[in-house]
Amino acid sequence: MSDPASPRQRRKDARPSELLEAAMALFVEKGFAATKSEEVAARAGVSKGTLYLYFPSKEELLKAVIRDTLLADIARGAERLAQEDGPTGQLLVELMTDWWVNVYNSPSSAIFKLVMTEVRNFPDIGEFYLREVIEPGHRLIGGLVQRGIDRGEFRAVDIDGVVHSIVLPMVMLCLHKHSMGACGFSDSHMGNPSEFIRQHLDLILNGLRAPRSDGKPVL
Amino acid sequence: MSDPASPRQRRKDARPSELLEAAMALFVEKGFAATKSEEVAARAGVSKGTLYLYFPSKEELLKAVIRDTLLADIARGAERLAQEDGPTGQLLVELMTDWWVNVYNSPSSAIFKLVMTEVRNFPDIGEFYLREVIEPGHRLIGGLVQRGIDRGEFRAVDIDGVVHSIVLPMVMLCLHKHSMGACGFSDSHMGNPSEFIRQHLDLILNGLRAPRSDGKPVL
Amino acid sequence: MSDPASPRQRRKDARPSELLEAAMALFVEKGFAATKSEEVAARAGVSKGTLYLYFPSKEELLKAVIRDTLLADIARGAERLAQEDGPTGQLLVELMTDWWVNVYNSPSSAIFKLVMTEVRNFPDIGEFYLREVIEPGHRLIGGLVQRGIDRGEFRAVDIDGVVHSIVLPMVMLCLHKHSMGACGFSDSHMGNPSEFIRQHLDLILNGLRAPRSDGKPVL
Amino acid sequence: MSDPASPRQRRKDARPSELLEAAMALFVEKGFAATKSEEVAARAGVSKGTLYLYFPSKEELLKAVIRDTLLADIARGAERLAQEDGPTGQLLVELMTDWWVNVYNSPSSAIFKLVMTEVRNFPDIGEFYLREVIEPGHRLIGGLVQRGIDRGEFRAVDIDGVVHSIVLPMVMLCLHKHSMGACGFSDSHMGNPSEFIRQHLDLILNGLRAPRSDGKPVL
DNA sequence: GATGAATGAGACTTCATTCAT
DNA sequence: AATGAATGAAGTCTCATTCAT
Repeated sequence: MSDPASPRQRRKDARPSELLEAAMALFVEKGFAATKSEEVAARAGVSKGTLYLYFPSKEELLKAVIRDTLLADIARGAERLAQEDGPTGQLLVELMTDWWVNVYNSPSSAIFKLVMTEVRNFPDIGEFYLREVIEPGHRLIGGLVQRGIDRGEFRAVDIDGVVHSIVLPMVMLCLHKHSMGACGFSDSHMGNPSEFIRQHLDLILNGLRAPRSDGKPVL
Repeated sequence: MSDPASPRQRRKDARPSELLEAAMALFVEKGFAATKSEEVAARAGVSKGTLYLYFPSKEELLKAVIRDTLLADIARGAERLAQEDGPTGQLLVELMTDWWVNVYNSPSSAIFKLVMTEVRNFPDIGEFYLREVIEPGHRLIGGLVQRGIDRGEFRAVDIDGVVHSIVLPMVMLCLHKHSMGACGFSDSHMGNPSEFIRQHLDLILNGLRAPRSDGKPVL
Repeated sequence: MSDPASPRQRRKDARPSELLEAAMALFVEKGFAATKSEEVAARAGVSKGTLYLYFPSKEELLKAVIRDTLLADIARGAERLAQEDGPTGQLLVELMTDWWVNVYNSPSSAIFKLVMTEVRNFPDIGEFYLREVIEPGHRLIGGLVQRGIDRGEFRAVDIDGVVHSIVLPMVMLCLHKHSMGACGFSDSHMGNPSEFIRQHLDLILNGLRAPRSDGKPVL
Repeated sequence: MSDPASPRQRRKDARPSELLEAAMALFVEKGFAATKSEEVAARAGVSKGTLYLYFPSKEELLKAVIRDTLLADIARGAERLAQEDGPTGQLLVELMTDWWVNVYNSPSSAIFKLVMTEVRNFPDIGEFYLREVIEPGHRLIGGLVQRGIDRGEFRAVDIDGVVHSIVLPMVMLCLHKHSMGACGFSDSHMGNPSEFIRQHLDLILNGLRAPRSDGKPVL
């Protein structure tokens, strides 16, 4: 009865993702509580009522935003695991710059901020995020660091700590992008994240490098 | 009745800071928009009306929270500048662990989250924060790194980038503390920040160390 | 395609009454204001839009429900007037139990409740109902009572009052059926209306019986 | 701190009952769903917001209306039980005319309609009403009928049936008052309820009267 | 004819702010 | 100074009605 390609149908199929996109932009910009559902609808080019045809409440819309946006990048991250061999440091640099610059430029970076902002009001979100994003990502990178140590490429260090040293600045860059950065407040380097990521990894890897036999202590 | 030391007077003098404290806790926890002014009053043990005796609006309360809370830690940070001599690496480690652990445990860490969360709705905040907190802090650390390079203790690196590599994880720890961390979601190391800070600085300093004469490149 | 007996045609002809039936059930159950037009459509097995093909608005639907449902029972009641002769009491009992038990079990009983519920919002309904239902019914029964008096079978009583004494409990039974009764709240006798009607008429007729010559007053 | 007789305090104490009264009038007139909370507030002379200071939701307001309004009349009915002796018929007439005319003229009569109208949407209401109003009332009257039978004043009849024959027309009068009656549609007797009640009881009592020894059957 | 996506007026409810006490 | 009752603008959500398909 409804030609699947009718303009009506096409609109309908696109609606949810149009609404999700609009909602994400606004939730990230203004916060969940400060965003009016009518604004979301307006940004998606529909009326108030239409929003509620697709999502039963503003809160469900928030959860859908988070779930849907992450799924893509979660999947992408996992693929990288199937990386071929080579010096671990190089692999790490490639993986991180490539993957992370993607994340930074993708909607996922906005989700980082959103999760940070809203966890305390919606703890489910945090639970989901930890399980689906943080832990897999941590394991992925931690595995590489471990490999470097096993192969004698890296010093024996605390894996979890190194993973944080590597990752937290990158996460922070994402948060910055959607907070201070989005207001045009940007201290120097914040403006060129991929350059910073390269430098940062260079510094970290230098720090990880296995000491020479005669190695003097750092401090 | 107006003896400045009468309990009543003391109460009255304490009001603003009690209200600020209550407001900060709630703004950080739930966000500005989701916090009701009555809640703030209740948490400070006064009535709704009293809040408006001290602050003309909820928005002014927010700004006061941010201004007032930061002033203390800004001052403290500045003092460290008057640090005496010694190997730069050691100085850096001492300065950062000491100062930062303090920040992490002080209300300032909460303000980081609050600023991040609310800049886009209240850009003045961001402007103030950048000028009073970020830039001075950045200069402080950047100065130390520069000194290390000048003295031949560190490699010649991009100063701003290193400052970010050093600082961003620490900032991120603060944000975590008041978002995921406050919900009990904590991956491994997040639980012991001062230990992480020590490890992190160790790694960075190792990476900064001036290469030996025969220095092979890291990658 | 327009064969009047084609299944499609039959469907179409039945639509209005299917919709009316669905509407009545829901209006009686939940009240007019609390019933959604989509529910009516769904219960009739059609879509929202179709409802508006047959009735221009929810309010017109209500009026149609009331008009249409009553016409049948109004007609039936009138037929009884053409009753043959016999003792008036017996006639009254037969007429009332037969007719009323029918009414009680027919959709008309639901309409009683609906009219009661909605008159004040839609006074036309009340006017129609009074003219077409209440007054004819009252005259029908009043005529019988009058006949009984004329023939010396009944005491000389106030006709209108007796009609009410006879009829109101029966009306009340109808209302009960669609309010408390429909919720499973039922005091004793409410459960068996035809038995009650018999007893009630017996009591009333006993009260109407012309007194003996030596008649002592009741009180 | 607040003088208990201050105008402010006095208003505050009166608010709930003013709101309840306004709500009852409107709920009875238009039905619960069709009454806007703002109308209730306006009729009570306050603003929308104030209503919600005293009742957490429109639904709770409805329940409060029913509970509160009935309590008075429930209590009054119970007192009558402590009636002194005398011929049962006379007692019944006095009790019913007195009590019922009061009920008819009190807000309770409105509640009858409200309960009837809303039970199916709010079953708790029906449960409460059955337990607190219908059953006690039924027992009260049933007890009197039983006494009449025991003393040989009345025929041996089905008690519950008689109670209904007595009471249902009176209840119906109440419903009428707030439905058709309130619209000015009134068939003859409906206009003078206390006169009708007298006549009705007279008829019923005549029907209840114990038959003479030579008693011929009614039919 | 039939559908159901879309609309937007309007309902319920909240909450920042005021002000009489 | 302190209170908390009152307000009403504003937000979330619903639903009668329309109209493109």
